[in-house]
Formats: sequence, structure tokens, C-alpha cells
Amino acid sequence: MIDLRRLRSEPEFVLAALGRRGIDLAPVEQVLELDRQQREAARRRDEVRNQVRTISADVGRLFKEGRKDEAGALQAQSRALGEQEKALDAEAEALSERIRTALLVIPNLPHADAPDGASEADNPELRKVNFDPDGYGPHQRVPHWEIGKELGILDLERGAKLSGSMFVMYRGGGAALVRALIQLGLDRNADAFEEIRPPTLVRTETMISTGHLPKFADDAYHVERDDLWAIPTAEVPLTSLARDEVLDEADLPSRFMAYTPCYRREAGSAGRDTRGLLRVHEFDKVEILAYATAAQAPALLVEMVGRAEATIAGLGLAYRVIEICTGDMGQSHHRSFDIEVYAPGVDQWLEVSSISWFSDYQARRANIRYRPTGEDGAPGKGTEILHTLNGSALAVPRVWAAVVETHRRPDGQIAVPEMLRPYLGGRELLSAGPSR
RNA sequence: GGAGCGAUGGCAGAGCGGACGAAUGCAGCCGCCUUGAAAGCGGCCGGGCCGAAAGGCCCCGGGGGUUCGAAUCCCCCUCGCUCCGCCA
Repeated sequence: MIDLRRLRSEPEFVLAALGRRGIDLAPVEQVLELDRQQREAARRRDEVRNQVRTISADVGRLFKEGRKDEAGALQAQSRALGEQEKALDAEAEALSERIRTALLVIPNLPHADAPDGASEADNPELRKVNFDPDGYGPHQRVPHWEIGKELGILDLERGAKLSGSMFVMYRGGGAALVRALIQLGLDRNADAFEEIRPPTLVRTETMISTGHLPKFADDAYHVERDDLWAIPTAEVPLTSLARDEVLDEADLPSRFMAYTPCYRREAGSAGRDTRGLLRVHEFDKVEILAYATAAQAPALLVEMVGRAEATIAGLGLAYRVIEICTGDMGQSHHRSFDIEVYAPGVDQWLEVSSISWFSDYQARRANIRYRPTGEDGAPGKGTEILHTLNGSALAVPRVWAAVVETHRRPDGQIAVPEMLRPYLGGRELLSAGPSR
């Protein structure tokens, strides 16, 4: 969530920044007013509490000295003050709760350099790589679901039979290709990121930390009986790794990666991109994440985009990098880039990675801090909220689709990109038949 | 799933109704001593909120209750450990 103190001290700045997102600012102004009321109530409560404490100490002393009558009188007085304190506390608490609820749905401030814009249409394209619209032959203009069926590596009918539409099943070489892509995604980042295998069912607090709850509850699978949520991305458990912890500045940046299945109800996108692998309820993804100081974050963001990009390029795919404008940013984002891969069979640009800097927005929700290092190398004073960044290193289904479509040969077989061969036992081709 | 025990500062660990935000030890930091280091000695050493400051308030796993007063008593929850059961 945004910094309430900053909202209080620089309201014009915060309102202007949020205004760039094109959202309704009334709730933000309301928080400002509630905050004024809350502090006043808390101040009055604290005064009364102080009196109660002082009197109670006196009561104890008087009892010890055997002055029971005087003590009894003070007890009565303190009891009355206690009633008052209770009422003031309830008032302050109610206000805090309203503020917290409102704050949870107010989005992050966009970075000053994030481009202005109202929607997806205003996202500037930063670069387009490897793309020649006329360079694709008719053999590549076949959608992956047809290729998958022809080669027996993708079985959409049976996926739907088991779990319903938008659940998919890979088989044979297709399943091996999934595993190969996961392994590739991990290996390419293992030089700098510690691998984590987190739980994929998490508690409500864990979903709140990243901003996936309360606002987007309809998009997530919820296991009612145990009150657990199926993670929509490894970002969720990775961000909460350090929840309620205080790290040392010397340990930053701290980097983690995880392969996990990801679960999404896609409630808001019914009927869109429903064919094949374009949008599915369960998919595999390798995620990379960093905890950092504010100063370290910009360079990390560039590095993480570069990592995701290099993997896509290494697979011989055409792609473009776009920056997300203020009107299209996710709630928690401070600055964000997408990588879209071109899939010739469906003739579409598919989002395969979104790399974002969250400033301290998530870390404030998750209460992740660090102890700054002083100039002399000794631990500095106090603690600061750190910054989080994360992005997909490799999202399997769409990359799978682009690989299969891009590398389909005129004879219908798939030429395995060189980078992937070690992960497929050295195989150079995926074909139909027993060796598939 | 059943039974029992536990949760206190970076760690270990006292406290079990009234100067307790919390003894003590270890770790850390700063001085003294030393050619340097160790040892020794002295000092410092949790976090959050409000406030210009002085200062005030909150936090002993979480929530509720009893009391003039709760780390301490009661209730609920969560987590951990041990034993039994079950199990890939």
C-alpha cells in the first residue's frame, strides 16, 4: 500500500501521481480526512490511558502502605476513566480499520518516468527484435493446437475431459518440452537467484501481501474447507518469504527464483483467447524476484528485463518489449515492462513476461524491512521498508506455442532450438509417431 | 485424527498480578588497556505510532475477557515440539 505518512505530508504530490493513472481520487482524499480524525482520537485515548496508568501505580503504592480508603477512592476514579478510554479506543480502532481497508485498494504511485496513457493502446513499444512479418512460410502459419494434435503432443480434449475447458494436457514430446522449458528458465538464472520450491497453496495474508487480495479474489482459486488459495504466480509465496522480517542492508539485493504451477480463474476474461494455450487455468512458470533498496532497484529492473529477453531471443523467437503506461499498470506496479512473443500460427503477440518494480508498495503490506548500514559500516539507525521487483523468467504455455509454431518445418516436424536440445536428451526434432 | 507440552528482545533464557519494554548470558557496537590481537574493565545495544520538541502511547505468538492495574489469571485461535494412529 502507499505510504500514509507521505500522503499526509505531500498530499498534492501523491494525488497528482495517482491522478496519472486516471483513477477516481475521492477515496484517497477521504483517507486523508479519516487520518486526521484517527490521530485526534488516538491522541485523546493516549492521554486518558496515561492517567489510568498513573493512578493505578498510585493505587498499588497506597495498598502497600495500608491506606485502603484512599486507594479505594482512586480505584473508582480509574474505573470511570477506563470506561472513557474504552470508548475512545473503539473510535480510534474503527477509524484505523476504515483507513486500512481503503488503503488496501488504492494503487501504487507510478514512477516519474512511466509513460502517461489511458489504456493498453498507449503502451510504447521500446524495441522489436527478430521480427519479419514476411519471413514466415505457410508451414508456420498453423496454430499450435493443430500442430499439437497432428503430432500427438497436446491433447486439449482430454485436458477438458479431466478438468473442464481451459485446462490442458501435454503428452509425449510435448510434455517433455514443458519440462525442458522449465529447466531452461531455472538454469539461465541460477547464477544469481536462489532456487525456491514454495508451497502453492497459501493463506489469505500471503495473498494480501502482494496485492492479489482483497481486490482480485474472483480471479483466484480458493479451497474453502481449509481456507487456502491456489497461487496465481510464484510472486505470491516469494514476496512473503521475508514477511515480517528485518534484513541487513549488506544482504541486499537478495534474489530468489521459483518454478511453480500457477492457477487463475480468468473470471474477467471469459471467451477471450480461449483456444489452445493462449489462456489457461493452470500453467507452469519460472519466476524471478528481488528484494532491494530503493537505490538498487532501477538497475535490477533493467537486468531482469534483460534476462527474460535473452531467454526468448535464445529460443529463436521474435519478440517485442513494451513499457506499460500509467493507465494500464497493475495495482501494485511502480514501473513495468512486458515482453511479448510473436506466434506466427495464430498471428498474435503473446505476453510471456511482465517485469515490474513495486517500489515499497508490496513490502509495506508484507512488512519487510531492512536495517541500513551506517557510513562506518556499523548497523545504522532504525529500519526502512525495502523494495520488491519480480518478473516471469519463462511462462511455459505461450512460449511452448510460439516455439512450436515458429520452428515448424515444411514437413510438419518441429526443429528443437539448439538451446533446448540438452534438455530433451539431445533431440533435434519433435515428430509424430512412436518416437514423439 | 487423538493425547500432552510449549511460544518472551538477533539468539539462548529468567520473570508467573503493581516502577517489567522486561534479569542474566552470548553475539554486536564504542571506549580504556595493548606494538597488534585476545583477555579484562567501562559504556551502549528491540520495534512501531503520535508529537516541532519535551514527552506520551502500543507491542512479551494472534484475538477476546477478568482487574484500579496483565508478559503474568481465564477463554478462543494459530504455530511448534513429543507420543499414538494413518500415510507418498
